[in-house]
Amino acid sequence: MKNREIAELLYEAADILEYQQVEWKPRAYRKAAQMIENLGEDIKKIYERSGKDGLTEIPGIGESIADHIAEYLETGKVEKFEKLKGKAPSGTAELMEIRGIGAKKMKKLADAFGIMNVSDLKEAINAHKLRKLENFGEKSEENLARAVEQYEKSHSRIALGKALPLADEIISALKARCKSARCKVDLAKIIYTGSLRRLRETIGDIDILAEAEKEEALKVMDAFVSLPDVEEVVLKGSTKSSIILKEGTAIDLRVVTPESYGAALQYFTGSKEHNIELRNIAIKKGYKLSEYGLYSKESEKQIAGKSEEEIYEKLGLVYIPPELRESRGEIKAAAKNALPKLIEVGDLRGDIHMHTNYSEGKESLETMIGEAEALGYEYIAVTDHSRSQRIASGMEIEKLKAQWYEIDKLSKRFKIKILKGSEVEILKDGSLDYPDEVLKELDIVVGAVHSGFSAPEKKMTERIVSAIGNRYLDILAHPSGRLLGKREAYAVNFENVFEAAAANGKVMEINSQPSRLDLNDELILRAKNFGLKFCISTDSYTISDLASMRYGLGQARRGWLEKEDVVNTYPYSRLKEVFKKIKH
DNA sequence: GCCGTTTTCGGCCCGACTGTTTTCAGTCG
Repeated sequence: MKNREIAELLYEAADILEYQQVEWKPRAYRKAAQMIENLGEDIKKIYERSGKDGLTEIPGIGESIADHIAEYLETGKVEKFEKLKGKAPSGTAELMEIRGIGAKKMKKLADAFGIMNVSDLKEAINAHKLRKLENFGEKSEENLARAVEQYEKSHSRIALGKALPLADEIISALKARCKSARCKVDLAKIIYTGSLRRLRETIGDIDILAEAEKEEALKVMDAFVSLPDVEEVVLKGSTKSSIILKEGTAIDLRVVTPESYGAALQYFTGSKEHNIELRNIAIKKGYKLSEYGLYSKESEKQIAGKSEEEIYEKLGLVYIPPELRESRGEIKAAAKNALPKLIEVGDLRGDIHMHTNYSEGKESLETMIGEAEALGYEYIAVTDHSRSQRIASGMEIEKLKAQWYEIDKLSKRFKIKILKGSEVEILKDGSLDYPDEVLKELDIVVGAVHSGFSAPEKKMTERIVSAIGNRYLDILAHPSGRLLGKREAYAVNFENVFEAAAANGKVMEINSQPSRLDLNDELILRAKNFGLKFCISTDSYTISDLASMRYGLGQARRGWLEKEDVVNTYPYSRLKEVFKKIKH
């Protein structure tokens, strides 16, 4: 899919134009890039179907950008952008990532010292050149030195699975400090906001919000900057402070008064694009929206601000859950009261992808079943690896049958329903790793690709589509194969995969492992357009993995899924019916 | 460069913090 490539191209052009001090155009380019990233459909398909007119129908894309996109799709490059490239430092993108450097300073540095990238910048800092520059001083040089260090340490985003527990930990430490320092704050209102609250798969930094009267705010800030493991206090004020932890994560804290708490929560939760849309609606209605509240433009009186709900309401919108706030059409839907009723954690009745020590899991069958029952599930599926997955102790048929025997025995002791399943390798030729007579005895067949990741797109697509054609396959596990921050998704044509899956009634997995989150939100949205059903599974190896359901659920919500879209919300009898139907 | 039940031209989100300034520009989110 070309969406990502084209968005990158536009972001790059925006950086260069901003460097050239061109006004407004960078914003227009970034907005267009953002829309393309969140399109949920292959832009190439749109262009092939409806030409340039199809492109200009996308909000933020007009005549000119549509031309550029068309040119890129036809020729593989954009002449105008090629010419732009020589007009800014080669390392523009990385320099922009240094905290404290924007377009203006970058230009100054390039003009004065020929600084083209981060390593040039580092040299200049070490030679103490910067402090001689107008409007720079010793302090700004020191700050940039630290910013470069920070960039080198960790300029990548943190996985949700790491950020969420870390945020929980920081917040409880902050609460404890506030309590012992007798700060007058409502502890229940210290919560995380930002992309973390939207449950994005990766987080740039952790944003925390607290509520306190003005005179108490500094006390909260003091508690915050004196937390253990603080490496650096980046800034500290009465409403906003910023720290960096020793392990490299940046954390912001904002403190607002009670009458602004809802507005601040709304504002800091973002996304930025969602907020800009909201503010424009506010302006049209004669209001002004900021992190302090919704105000009448004329009387400057506050109209809303205590809660998020009243802000959305006064703007003529139903409440929009944080996971949807990505400027993907949620505001239009909210205006028409047409938002999906998102799936909730209580809707899930079972976990249908997990491992035991029969293959590479760490716990016994009995332990996993016991824990799942303790979690209140109605059913689970045990899905150990099939025989070809040697590296993961894949099971020969005899061992699989021994597991069935044990499941039958345990079924008498536990109330929870236990489905006999397997995570069956989809072999290179698209066939499955057990013969049909074994597969047909299984309650659930979860098909997965674990090898040959670098195959060309056509080959991988054929492999998966062919497996989907097997009547005994029920679920396609971690369909893109990506490992967050480690391995890119394999090349595969998802249009073909989703089409085949829809035609054969197969279920798409949303794998909840923090390092997978696969399908991701964008692919979920696309798959839903094909009318597909999903399951949210943990792919657990230990009992503590069973709790990672929250991450997969988050992605499902970000993908606009409702209870009905997800088969493991169905009661046991209906679930069995779904998989039976697939086979006959 | 985009967009329009205020506009086809003239707008384009809004406020905090910092550093180097004597009143503000740059950056960030």
